[in-house]
Amino acid sequence: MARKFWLFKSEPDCYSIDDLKRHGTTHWDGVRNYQARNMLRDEIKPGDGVLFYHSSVQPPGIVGLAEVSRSGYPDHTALNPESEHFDPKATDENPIWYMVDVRFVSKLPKMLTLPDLKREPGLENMMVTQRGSRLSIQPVSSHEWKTIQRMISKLE
DNA sequence: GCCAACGTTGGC
DNA sequence: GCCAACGTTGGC
Repeated sequence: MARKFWLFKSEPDCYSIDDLKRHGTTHWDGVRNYQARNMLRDEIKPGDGVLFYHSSVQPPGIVGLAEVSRSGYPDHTALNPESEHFDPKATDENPIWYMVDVRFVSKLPKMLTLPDLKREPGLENMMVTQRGSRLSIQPVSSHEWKTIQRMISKLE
């Protein structure tokens, strides 16, 4: 199957590109939205490319690249009452929530900001440039991926 | 901090 | 199954 591409949002106060760089690999846990869950469980595969996006900062934008290293498996934080992501409806038999693992690839020399993306021809239909787009895991088309790689190669 | 957009919940 | 009320996300 062909390699696919995704955009993963994270609030840097919660988990930043520097955290991923330091750890090398992480579980992408805590996603509690069914649309995103379905992608994590069914569609996101090892080798897929990930745009690491910082949200809820001024400006928001893409700060790095990562790669999926493990496909979907149950998000155990949903089973842990101590976790802030605990979900009392989740059980071993029906974990409800899923996560993948991602591996650090690179940190961009500087952020590709959301205004940069909105200005870029070819990204008009990209999900993250649409107003009100709150999904924390978003599919990225191969054309959008190529456009962004070209933007990255021109940074600095 | 505001608030628009969106998802979820629950009464009917 | 509809939809109002509520909660959350996230850009600004």
